[in-house]
Amino acid sequence: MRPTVHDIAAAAGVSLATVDRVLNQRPGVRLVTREKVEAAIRQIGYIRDVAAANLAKGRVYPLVFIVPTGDNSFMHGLRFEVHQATLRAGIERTDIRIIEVPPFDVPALAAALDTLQGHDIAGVALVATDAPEVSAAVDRLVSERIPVVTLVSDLTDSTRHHYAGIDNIAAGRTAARLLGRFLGGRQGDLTILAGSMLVRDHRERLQGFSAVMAEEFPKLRLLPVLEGRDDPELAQSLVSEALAESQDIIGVYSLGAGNRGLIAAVKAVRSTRELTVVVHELTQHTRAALQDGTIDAVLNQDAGHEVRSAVRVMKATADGQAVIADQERIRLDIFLKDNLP
Amino acid sequence: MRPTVHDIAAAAGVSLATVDRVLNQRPGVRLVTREKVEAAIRQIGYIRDVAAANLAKGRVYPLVFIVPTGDNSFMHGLRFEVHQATLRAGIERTDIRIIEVPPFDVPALAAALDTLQGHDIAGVALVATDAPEVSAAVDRLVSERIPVVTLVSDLTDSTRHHYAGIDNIAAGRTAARLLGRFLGGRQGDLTILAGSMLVRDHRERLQGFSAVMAEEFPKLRLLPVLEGRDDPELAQSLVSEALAESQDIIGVYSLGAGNRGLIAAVKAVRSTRELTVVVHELTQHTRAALQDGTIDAVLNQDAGHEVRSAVRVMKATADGQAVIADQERIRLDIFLKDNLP
DNA sequence: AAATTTTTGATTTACGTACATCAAAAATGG
DNA sequence: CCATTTTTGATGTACGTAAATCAAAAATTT
Repeated sequence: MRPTVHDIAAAAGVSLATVDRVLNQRPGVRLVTREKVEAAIRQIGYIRDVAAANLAKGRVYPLVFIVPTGDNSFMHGLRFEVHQATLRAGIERTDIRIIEVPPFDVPALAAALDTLQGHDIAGVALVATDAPEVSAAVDRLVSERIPVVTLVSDLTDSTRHHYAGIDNIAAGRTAARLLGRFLGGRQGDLTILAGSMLVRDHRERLQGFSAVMAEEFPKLRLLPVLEGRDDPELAQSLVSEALAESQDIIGVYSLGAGNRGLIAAVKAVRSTRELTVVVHELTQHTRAALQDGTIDAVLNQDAGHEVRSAVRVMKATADGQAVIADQERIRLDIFLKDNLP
Repeated sequence: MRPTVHDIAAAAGVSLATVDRVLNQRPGVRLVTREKVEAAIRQIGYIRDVAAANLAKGRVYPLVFIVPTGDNSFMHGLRFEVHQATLRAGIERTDIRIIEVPPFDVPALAAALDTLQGHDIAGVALVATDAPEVSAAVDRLVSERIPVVTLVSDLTDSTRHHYAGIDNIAAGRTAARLLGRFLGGRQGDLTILAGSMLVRDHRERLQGFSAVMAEEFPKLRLLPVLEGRDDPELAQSLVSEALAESQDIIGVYSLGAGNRGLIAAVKAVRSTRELTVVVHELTQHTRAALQDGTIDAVLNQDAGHEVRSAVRVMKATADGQAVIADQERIRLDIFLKDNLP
């Protein structure tokens, strides 16, 4: 049987009340007594029974998720997963509120963060647009001892407690190697479709992609990045235009969302030219395109994992508890047509 | 506030004791009363507070992991992860026992399973060697209402409750496509190294690999499978021999363990010939080989995830509880040198 | 209708922790 | 050494559920 507070009391030769004062950092304990108790805790290897403690406290964790609006499939999926998390609220003792803000809108995001100040909140998760105003707003929350987790896209120079998302530089590098090797030594141009250079994840993917291309695939030339704002229609017109302009394009890398438009553009020219295509985010559209051969590989982050991880980290941080680091590492999924889930 | 047993009692117009009898399937409740209570439970949306219930029951979950001995890195890693799980035993209310059996030894595995009969066990996880004797022994445990989970390698025609491992057919297919596309239309032979055709995961990987090769890469010819018994030294001699015998070999697929030997064999001929190599299981050896270019891709299953998933599923099954299916799906990791964790 | 069995209610204790209250003891100041 | 402050102990209640006991009520059998 694992030791309880009673065992600590006995081992330290003090009363239960004193043990409680030490454990919950209540005042009124002499330093020598506190140290005696802490020594006993370490010595008998006491671990607080979090379930019992939460039961006694009647604790609930009021959490806030700030997610972008926008009708691309990825954000749709992310909002769905947050919604799923609300359905588990009862059993997880969470109370999740969802705030939607326009995508890439720095003032709106900063304002949304600032409304949370002073409230009784156990954690905030946000899809960050990487701007100093946002970092500053996050820092204000952190200084109020509110756990903050960035989701999907991280912040530069921020005091946020955790980032629940993939390593986007590695993702970009991986995309480059896949595209490069799949093209097998051919020479030609590549067109790159991003959402916005305002978000760190897109910038980092591009950075990783460019680095590997430059180092290892000198025969492939990168055309200027197209910014599709994760909007399917804009993406389609940009890509169609680029493909019409240059017949040397032999590969496409889409590092953002809005791939529905990209797929339409590629399909439109498919009968006349052969393109190797690597995109991000597995959605119903990219899945179908992977299966029918329009796309060659999909890099993915599992939004469900990210949301569940964010919840676990916020709860643990709120309690000053440790997490299984390895379990919270969000992995880059690579899907070929053969290993679709 | 979520409803409690008191609320059910009030809603159903019965006493707490009766609610308890219904909830815990104790005898002495008329059918009509039971139905009244069950209706109330559904109606007010009662969900049992598992933490409180476990506290009251003082429940611990005695779990058994049966893992193969053998000194290859993968099984080492797996045993390490099970050991890590034992360290979390306190907080997870588990009591994990580890039984080691010789690899690919059907009678030993069946015997180990049979010794568990009649004991008070909340769950058994085993790395299965796929044989009727093993399935039969598993079925005996299942018929005693003991939750059984296969780990890493599954059983054919078995009543086990769950399989905590990757889809190995998909893994084999993915390996084939990677190897095929990386070879970019070249013609030549491929050598395949397996551990043993006695385990289902190896058979399935081979099956998936062969299928895609036949369908989509007709220029690549598969040489007879080498069985290295997941033993590094045997693997090395088999692969060296094969490479010496045929100069047409341009690719290698290793679908089992013991890659230390394979890597040595490939390195030995590396100066004179170019090989594209895809292997399974990320270990310190395959990681280093991926980084130095000896290997082109590593397919991996995360042993830590598998073990943690197995524990969650056994506990949930023991309690007759549901799990988040998506969370328990073990994914195939694909590592290139760029996305190593 | 009485005797018997089955079903239901009322109540208590326990799990491990949190938190509050009040009294007692110890330390500190003058 | 007394008065004051600080520290410690003793005790009780609560969280939501499990599990047990005993009495009371209802249903069933004879």
